[in-house]
Amino acid sequence: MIPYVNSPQNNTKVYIGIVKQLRSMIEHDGLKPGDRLPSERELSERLGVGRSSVREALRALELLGLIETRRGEGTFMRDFRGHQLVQLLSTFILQDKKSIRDVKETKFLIELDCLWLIIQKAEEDQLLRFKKWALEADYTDDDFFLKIVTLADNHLFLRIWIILKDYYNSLDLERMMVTKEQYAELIETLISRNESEVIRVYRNLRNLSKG
Amino acid sequence: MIPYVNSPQNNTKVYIGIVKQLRSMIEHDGLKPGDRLPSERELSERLGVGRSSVREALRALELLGLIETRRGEGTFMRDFRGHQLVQLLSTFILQDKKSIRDVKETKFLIELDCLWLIIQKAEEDQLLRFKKWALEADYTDDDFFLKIVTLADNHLFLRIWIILKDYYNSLDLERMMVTKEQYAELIETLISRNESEVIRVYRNLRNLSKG
DNA sequence: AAAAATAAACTGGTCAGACCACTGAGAGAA
DNA sequence: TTCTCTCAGTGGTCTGACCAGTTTATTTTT
Repeated sequence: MIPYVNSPQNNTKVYIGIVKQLRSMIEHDGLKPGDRLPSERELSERLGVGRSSVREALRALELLGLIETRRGEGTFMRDFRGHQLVQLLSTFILQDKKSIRDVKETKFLIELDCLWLIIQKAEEDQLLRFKKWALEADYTDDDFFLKIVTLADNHLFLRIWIILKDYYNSLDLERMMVTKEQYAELIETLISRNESEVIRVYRNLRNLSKG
Repeated sequence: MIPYVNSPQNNTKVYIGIVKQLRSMIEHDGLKPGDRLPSERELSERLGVGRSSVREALRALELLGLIETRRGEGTFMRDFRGHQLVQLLSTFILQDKKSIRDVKETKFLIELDCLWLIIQKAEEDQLLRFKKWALEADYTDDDFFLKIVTLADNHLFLRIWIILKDYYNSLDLERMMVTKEQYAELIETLISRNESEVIRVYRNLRNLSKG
């Protein structure tokens, strides 16, 4: 297929090239979670690189949680959702105050963005179904806002939010209590498409002062 | 120091053990960004494992953005405050649902978030310096908003925005013309800390209809 | 013929050793 | 002192070997 990992005078490391090749290979062949990747030896041959380089690439992807390897069987695509690395990173990253503040700030603002998007785009019946669920079901704050972010119908925000959520949870901050009434109130403001009210209710729910 | 990477009948892979060893090594020695780690050969010897295994661990950490390697020099701790993770996942995420609409939407909303953050946090003189620059210098839209996002003082947003910007540019959409006056007007509203005006001017600048 | 045991052919996991390309410090020359 | 230049050290890569599992094919036994 693609014989070269790197162009002739490319300085980038081989294993980086392999990661890229793998990515396009995954895309090209439409590999889905559970599917098997070519063996290390086959990749090594097909890409014209040493097996050790292939392994460096695979190990990196494995640590990221993107693939899974089973001795004697092979390497498989994995259903990844960012979990792996968040846990890993949190053990490494210095938990300096600014980082934590950035994570909180970003998560909150993206949630607010999603609320805004919902006001703009969501269908009436979607919101009504959401409301019904919120009143009846049992859920955590993450559950609730996952639905919010999903309703916002923006894949990018969804991905980013999930990562932030995981990281946020790993910080082990004090949880604020949110009552079912508050959630319901938020949904009401969404249904009424009242921008400023949404902001007010959300800030209140998150215990954020005006500023 | 610690001679064993894995306990005798531990099934976990060597490179995983090395990652853990490295972590405690970093913690124990109080290594900070910029500091050098032991060489691959030394680690190999100290931990009693093959160099290739050491490399698999290091490559994984490198892809995560936790360390940085320079040929001929060594391996160094990195300033990973901005969390490489977003960058990383983006290469996999952005391709899986290349929704152009999502990219635009996300970029714009994050820019708005940053404007809001500036209103909340930025110092007066920072804004005045920014204004001076905006009136005198030559710049592209990306230049201008890079400054915006930087002023917002949120590393996470900065990272995400840069990725989005690059991706956005690669989409090759029609560029909208923005006059220097519009940029200046935006800064004025920032200085006056007028939230609703900022939103209005920004939307106008981006040619966004109300909704 | 069916079932069980065995063998072969794969797969990932690891190691050792060999080069290469590059950097930096120290030895030596100017 | 200052400038080369050499050389030891470092990461980057490849090869080949062996181990330890899994799967498939083959042979043997029932």
